[in-house]
Amino acid sequence: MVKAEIAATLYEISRLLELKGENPFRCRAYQTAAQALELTELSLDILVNEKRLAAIPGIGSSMQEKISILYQTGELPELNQLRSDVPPGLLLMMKIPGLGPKKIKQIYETLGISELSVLKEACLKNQIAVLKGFGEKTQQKILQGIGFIDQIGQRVRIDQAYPLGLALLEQLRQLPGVIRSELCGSLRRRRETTKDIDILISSDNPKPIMDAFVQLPEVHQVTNHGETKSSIVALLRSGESSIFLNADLRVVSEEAFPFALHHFTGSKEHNIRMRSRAIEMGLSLSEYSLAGKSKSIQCKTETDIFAALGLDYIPPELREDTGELEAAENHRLPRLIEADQLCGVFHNHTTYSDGTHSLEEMAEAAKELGWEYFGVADHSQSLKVARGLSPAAVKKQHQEIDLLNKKLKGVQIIKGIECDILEDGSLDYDDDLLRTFDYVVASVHTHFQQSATDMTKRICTALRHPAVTMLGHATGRLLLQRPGYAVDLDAILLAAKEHHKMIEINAQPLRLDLDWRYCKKAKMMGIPLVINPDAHQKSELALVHFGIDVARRAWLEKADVFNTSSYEQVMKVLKMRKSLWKS
DNA sequence: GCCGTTTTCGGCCCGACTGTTTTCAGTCG
Repeated sequence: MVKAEIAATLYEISRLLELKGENPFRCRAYQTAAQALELTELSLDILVNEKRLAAIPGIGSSMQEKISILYQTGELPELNQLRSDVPPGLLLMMKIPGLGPKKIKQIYETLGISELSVLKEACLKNQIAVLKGFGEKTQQKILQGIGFIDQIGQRVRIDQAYPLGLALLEQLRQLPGVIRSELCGSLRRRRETTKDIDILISSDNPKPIMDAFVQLPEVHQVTNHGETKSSIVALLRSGESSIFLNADLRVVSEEAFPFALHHFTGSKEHNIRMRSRAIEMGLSLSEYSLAGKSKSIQCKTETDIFAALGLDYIPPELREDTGELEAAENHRLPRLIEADQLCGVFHNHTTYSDGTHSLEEMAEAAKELGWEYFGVADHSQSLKVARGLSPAAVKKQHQEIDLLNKKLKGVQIIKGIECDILEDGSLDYDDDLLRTFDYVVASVHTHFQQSATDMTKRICTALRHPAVTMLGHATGRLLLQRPGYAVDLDAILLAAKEHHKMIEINAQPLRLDLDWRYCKKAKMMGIPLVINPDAHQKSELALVHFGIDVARRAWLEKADVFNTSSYEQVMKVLKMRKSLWKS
């Protein structure tokens, strides 16, 4: 087993122990060990062979033993025992918001329910509300939760699906007879979630490629094994859970490759528009060719296909039928932002609040990514769970930043704060303290259950405050886990426009918030966007790539994104904003 | 299960919130 698989296994043990009602601290020990394992940079081989695992904080002698066994054998007897003790349906119930191990255990032990569908029935029959400690509202919440799980179906986040897709693709690329190969579908369009992996290959000899595909190590189940198309279910052990994801491989001739690439990249809506356009021009576009009445038009690349239809090349991210054909026809497609145009980031955490790396470590890591500045925005005082900064801690951090900025070469730290928007829309510090920051990221972390009216009012109130520079994760959504809080985003955009605020694209793949659809609206309204990794450790700075994907899907160009500006430009803007507040 | 200048037992992050109770358990972050 590799590190990530072992970590996933430890998380699973923790969950199973929780469901059995084990000592919560023992359960947490497995989580701590899993995290420690994920974080360590040393190779597992060395750690196991030299018995150095127990030297890692959070891993003791017992964990060292278990991890070593998992590493060497891929199995753990006690895990098998746990799995047979706890029905798998209970793990799924853990995904229902508001349901934790205790309540699930109670439902299981009193009613014998271990399947979501049965739980749903029980709710509808009012069997849950009458349980001790439960009630009408809890029952209602469980029903809603089951609805949400049904609704998200089997989709998987891009940060989980993309590496798996790449891993499959890389292995296939090695095979003899493969001419061209690409990931297609929503992964190529960089959608935030995906329901399957589409791989396209051109070759004159498909059979051995198909045979190799269904035998890849990631394959959990083969659902289709044909000459031109095969489908598998891939097993992805990622973070806290095992995820199953369908993957399709299609092998076509080299001549058909560009057409198939375009077709399987989609979106369906984009393809429909492209085909009708071809028909209007007396042509016929399919996944194999672009044909006229007498003969077909030769195309070697997608660019050739677009050109044959009188269009500029449309990047995959834009293929959603949201006006890209019209823009391509009139040579008005945006020059999309590129990752290397970022000069720094503004929303990050350090050991001052809930980050795992120090100010200096984070700034150095930012420098290694080629950035000129690192904006620190730790949590503000009321967010106790994340060790929000007291005014004294803010002062201390600012002193350290001043010292570091003298010492650091090639990167500068900018003083920011992720300031909580309190229940009534006021900010979490007084104005005197707020004036000491170069910028303020205002975010909602509490009272998610407010009505849309109240939440909208709350955020608009915060946006009116002159200290606020940008709005952090605008909806609080956690992809496939929790919908955003109820809020009128159009009203928020209007308020941002009116008060000259920026809006963050939170690049955490779990958030990707603001959603690209609204980013596009924001751009049209002239609201600057900021791509932020919301990094809690060094490695998370690189998450900006997912934010770049969102920005590209939103048609954003370099000029639309504030952190493509140099350090000098950024400081000039921030200073000007502050001077306007003071006057 | 981990950890230790209070060192092999007895804590471990804990306050806010919700929905259930009538003082609190469970969940969340």
